[in-house]
Amino acid sequence: MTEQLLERKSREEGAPKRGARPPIDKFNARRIELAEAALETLAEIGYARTSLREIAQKSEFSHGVLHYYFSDKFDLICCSVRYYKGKCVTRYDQITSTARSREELLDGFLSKLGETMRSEARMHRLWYDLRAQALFETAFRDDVTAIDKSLEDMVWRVVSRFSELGGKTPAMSPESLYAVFDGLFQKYLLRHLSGDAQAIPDLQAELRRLLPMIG
Amino acid sequence: MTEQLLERKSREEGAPKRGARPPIDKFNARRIELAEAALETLAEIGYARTSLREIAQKSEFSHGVLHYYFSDKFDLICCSVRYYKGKCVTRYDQITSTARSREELLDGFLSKLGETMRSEARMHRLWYDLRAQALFETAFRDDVTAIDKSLEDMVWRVVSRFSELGGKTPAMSPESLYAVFDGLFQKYLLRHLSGDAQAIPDLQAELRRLLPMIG
DNA sequence: TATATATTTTGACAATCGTCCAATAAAAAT
DNA sequence: ATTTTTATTGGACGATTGTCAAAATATATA
Repeated sequence: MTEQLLERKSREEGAPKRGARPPIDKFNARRIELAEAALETLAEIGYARTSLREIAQKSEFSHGVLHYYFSDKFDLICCSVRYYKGKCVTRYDQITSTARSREELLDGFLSKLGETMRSEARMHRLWYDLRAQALFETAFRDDVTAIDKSLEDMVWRVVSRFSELGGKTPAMSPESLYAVFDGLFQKYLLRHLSGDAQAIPDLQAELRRLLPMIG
Repeated sequence: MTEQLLERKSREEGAPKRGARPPIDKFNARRIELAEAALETLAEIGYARTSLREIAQKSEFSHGVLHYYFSDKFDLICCSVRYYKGKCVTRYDQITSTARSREELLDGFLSKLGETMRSEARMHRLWYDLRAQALFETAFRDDVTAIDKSLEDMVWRVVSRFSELGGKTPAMSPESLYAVFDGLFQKYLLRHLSGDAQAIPDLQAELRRLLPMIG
């Protein structure tokens, strides 16, 4: 399923022409494996300090293999970013579609939100890091913009459903709604990573106050 | 005036004991000069690619001098971050205190906002970069948190004054307010840097719609 | 002016970086 | 079983990194 998230650009040029038949996507499977190691590294030490050798060390291969599956470091990281996208955007869809009241949706959403920040804080800071890199590196911009849009849509599905359950309609535009969620999440993520045990409950309390006002 | 923004930690240990008398702060003045070169470099190529030699090249000194004024690379960048703070937080105070109507405040604020994004886009992306680095580097967290708070206060001064001029009070908490401004600004900054000429007017239009609803 | 101190330059260092390549191993094809 | 192709290794390269110290210069003190 996840294979679809990875492009096959690297086959066009330079990469080995593979027999078109049997393990047609063993190649892509390994690309994913290496992309996952790259994500792990990026989430742990950040973009600035991530090197190819560090990535290889997180995988079960040596550093030389990276240039067999990717044309360069950039290709690898872009591939990782695209792969990352699929792991985020459907996080709250289950709750959104099953909740039968505003309270149930709100509780489920906040619960999932807190759980996510607690268990995947490193992946989240990776996202903010990559988005900042896109402000400098042209090659990241399209992917980052696309992911941002996906997240905006995700927030919109939650909030508009929340409004719907109250017979209302959201009081803010989709982009402003995403902006406030994203901004709050980033702020409390920093507090959480700084060891503040109150960060997650405080974020949940803030959103519990906020949501009824805007949806 | 700006000298106050720089600490003198580096004098404590390792740094040369200077005659306590005449050019008591020629030392700090040079620190500022180098911190400005560092900011220039960070804004241009980002944290990940910023090296001490690049910074020195932006100044009128050679790379070796950096270790005369700073204990290490970290000390230099932290110093730059603190210095950066002073250049941001009073940007809208003039407008806030002189505007005599909601329309005047709104127009002035949006105008200044657009002008800022147009002329200082590089400095703004530097901020988002550094804030992301704080998610990984402990040493940045206190400074980043303090700057974030200053920006939150700044936004609050604008919005609460806007409400006041309408005989109202803001409909959102200071942190949520800042979150939505910050999130929108970051999003449109990326669009602006990507060459989208509509980014700034679109941001202004979005805020013009948003502000009357929340203040 | 002579001496001492403060500042700056320059070059070196060990480490690490992305990249590439010859070799080797594994797998597939014949 | 043999050949051909695919996959992986590990070392080498040139460039760049942060750091440091000796040498050279500038400035202040006597």
